[in-house]
Amino acid sequence: MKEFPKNFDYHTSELKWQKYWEDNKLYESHPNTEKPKYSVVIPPPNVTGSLHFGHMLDITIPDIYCRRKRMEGFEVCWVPGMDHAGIATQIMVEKELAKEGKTKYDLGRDKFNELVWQWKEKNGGTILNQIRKLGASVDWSKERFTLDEGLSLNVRKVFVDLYKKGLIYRGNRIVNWDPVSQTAVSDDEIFHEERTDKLYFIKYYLENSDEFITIATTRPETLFGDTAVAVNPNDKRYKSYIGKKVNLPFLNKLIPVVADDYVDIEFGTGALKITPAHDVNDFEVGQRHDLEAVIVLTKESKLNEYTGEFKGLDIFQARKKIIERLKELDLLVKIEDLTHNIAISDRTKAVIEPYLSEQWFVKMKELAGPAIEAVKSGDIKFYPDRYTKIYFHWMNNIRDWCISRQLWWGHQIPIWYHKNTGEIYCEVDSPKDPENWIQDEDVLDTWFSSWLWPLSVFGWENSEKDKTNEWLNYYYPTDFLSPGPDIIYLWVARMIMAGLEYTGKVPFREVYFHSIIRDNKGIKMSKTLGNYSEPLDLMDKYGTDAMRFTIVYLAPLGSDVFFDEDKTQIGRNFVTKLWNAGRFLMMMKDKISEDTRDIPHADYKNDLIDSWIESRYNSTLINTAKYLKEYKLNEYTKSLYNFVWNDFCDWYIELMKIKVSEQPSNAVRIIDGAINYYDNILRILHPVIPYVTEELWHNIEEGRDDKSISFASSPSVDETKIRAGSEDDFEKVKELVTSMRNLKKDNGIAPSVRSNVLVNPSTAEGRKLVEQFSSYIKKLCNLESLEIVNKIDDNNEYASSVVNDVELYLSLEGNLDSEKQAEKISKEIENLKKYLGTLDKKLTNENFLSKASNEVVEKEKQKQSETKDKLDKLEKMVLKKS
RNA sequence: GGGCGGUUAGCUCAGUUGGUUAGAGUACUACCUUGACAUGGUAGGGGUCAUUGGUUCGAAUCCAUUACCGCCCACCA
Repeated sequence: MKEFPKNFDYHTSELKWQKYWEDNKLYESHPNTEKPKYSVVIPPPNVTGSLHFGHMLDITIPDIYCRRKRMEGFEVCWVPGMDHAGIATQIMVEKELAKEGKTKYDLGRDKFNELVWQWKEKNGGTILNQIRKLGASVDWSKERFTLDEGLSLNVRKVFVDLYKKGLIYRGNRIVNWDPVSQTAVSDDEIFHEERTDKLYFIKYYLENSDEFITIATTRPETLFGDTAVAVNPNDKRYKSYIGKKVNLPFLNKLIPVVADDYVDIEFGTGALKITPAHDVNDFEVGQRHDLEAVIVLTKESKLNEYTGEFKGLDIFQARKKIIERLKELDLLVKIEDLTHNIAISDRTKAVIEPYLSEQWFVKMKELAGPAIEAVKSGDIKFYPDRYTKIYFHWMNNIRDWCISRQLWWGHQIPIWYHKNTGEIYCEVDSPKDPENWIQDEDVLDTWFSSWLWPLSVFGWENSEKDKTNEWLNYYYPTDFLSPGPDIIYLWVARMIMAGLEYTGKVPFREVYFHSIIRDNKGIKMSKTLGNYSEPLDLMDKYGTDAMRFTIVYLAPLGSDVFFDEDKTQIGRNFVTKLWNAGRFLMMMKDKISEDTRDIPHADYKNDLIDSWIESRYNSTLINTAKYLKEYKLNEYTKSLYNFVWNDFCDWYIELMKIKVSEQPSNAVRIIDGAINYYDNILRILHPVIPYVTEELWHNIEEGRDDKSISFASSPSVDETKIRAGSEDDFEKVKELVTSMRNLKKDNGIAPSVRSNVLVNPSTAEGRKLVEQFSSYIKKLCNLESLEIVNKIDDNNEYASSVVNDVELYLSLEGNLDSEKQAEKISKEIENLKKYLGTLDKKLTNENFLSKASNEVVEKEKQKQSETKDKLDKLEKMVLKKS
């Protein structure tokens, strides 16, 4: 026999199989027209990334589907890779530079980018090794990086193409300015947070007058950029001022009072200062009234030369000083508290500054049309379904996408300006006479490369060649995507748009938006709060399989997961249980082959135990397939957990132990049958716990050294083997055993005491079950004797109860606590009477009888007679005692 | 402000088109070291199914209402 260690050494096992799988290139895929394909792309993690709980689901979920499909005979291709993550990476390297007291400007663009590449080579791969540790069955030969040559070429091709189609344009617009990373970011890269700030009421005097308008603002420091005061045209208070001019504090500049519907009469004073260069809405008002936009802040969010004495102050210092000065000038009326939302940068957590600048945009409306249609028509399905609505809402109100970033790390925009003429050149390759041209300094949003990911990883080029690209033709569209819901707009929606624009085909068929993992109080896990353990630490402590199993077991479709470390025990214990069951079966097989060497094998006939486990097993297979299809992954793992633990280990193996000793001539056949089930169990479980199942699969049979369970076939279902009758009958046996154990326990008899029991079945079926399982019941309940009788002498030697149609009498050898017994039974009688009462009432209700279906009425009648029967039996028992 | 999802045992969740005395895991309690497993076994206690009203012979399930929680979108200076 092969050695079977007492414990599962996951540390060793994980390394061993990782190496084995990768060295043998098991998961490398090639177009194979003989087989159906299943292709998936990984949501490329940031090159700066380190494994967190979001990644765990990003990786584990597709791995489950890929491993499963592979075992079902599909040609599976799962592409890994990384995202260059413009802002995050650049900030990381800038920080390192800062330690040496340098800035990127000291190096210059080329040197700096060289340094980032060096950083990437040195530190950028950690996430990939963590993905390896997770057991991801990805095709490493296809690993891609969004700045790879091919992918970069695609980015330029698409930019040029969209530019020439008129879908990319340059505009002077208010954008979300991140003053920390000093770049524009898109609307999808900011979030809003509620904060309490001050609302300042400031007097703006009318030209040559003692009259003034009081405006309310939270941003007094931008008043230098005011080019109007706006009031609502219907506001009686200000009607007479419209068209007049007011004097801007500090600057002695006259600005007009304009009327605009945008102004809310109720808010503040009803008079609003308009700063077109530093507020989105003000910008729009400005355009309507043809106002000048004056920029008063620098890119670092400091006041610029336009602000005179305040120049160089940051906005908070400036605000303080301006208020002081306004007080001195008696221009400040009052200050109130105001709770409002402010925009924060996702990446740097800096407060976003609306900022007027030249940026590049993609017109989205046209691209959105087909992408909406693809989801509407069911070409792409979202799970859970409610994301469909969220998607439509966003797509129907889509806004242009700001794609330029004032960074150095990324794809530089393929636009060149002629030094003399200012002419614009937009091509994939740089101009032939580069000395006459200057390339646009900006780089593209990182998502401008990710939205092409499912195309570009398969070598798409947006050229004639695509027609003969067998990789693209075979693998695209992909089948499945499993992102977090937070990137539905940033990534998922945009991939759909790009895919349809460039191939006319959707990039994937089904999208499962996985749960977000929170801490046990429901708070989002965050580094700054430190409210979680690192998944890698937990994997180290409990094993990767345990971690994978737990997290999937806990993740229901469509809601968040509350996770804490203790819960990892669910997976750890399950893995241990599975391990021990296998070890036991192999020990047993060994022992049996020795013990029964000289015993001839008899013909074996299936019994109730066999047909029951067969039925349970096939039901489980059907359920797991169904749950996987519906993306109910927690149900999928739960049904496997229950089958393995409750049915297989608690009952089937326990019964088998007894059966082999009862039927030595069948012992070999029985243990082989059990091991066969176990082998199948390993194969169903492999997609979710790959390491331990691989290890066990090799342990339970010799000669598998050059094979892997990941290519063993997925067990097939035989629906004809599902028999409700067998399951019901077996359920009755279980109840018999449980009641018997209860009876002992309730009467204070230790499990170790071998009791004598009489049973009185009132039906032939009941009698048959007891006879058939008599020896099992005796063993499982530790009984000395189990005798079937027709009636009981009414001495007081027995504790009794009723289960189904069988009366149980436990001999107490004179130790009966009759009072306690009577109490117990009369309590049950009371319950049953109450229940019978409701049934009687129902069954005498004319309305019920006439309106409910026959089936339901029959069912109720059956319940009624069963309850009556049991009640009779119990009442007889009480009589006997008294 | 608009939209969506949720509320079932201490906790995490099931509950199929309305027809169980409402289930599981976990936690808790008791007993058990019985030759796979104490990361285990056997059993037990624990729920007015968030509120109020309606439809129905019958509601955890359908409808409406309220409350609370969560998410998304927009954003008022």
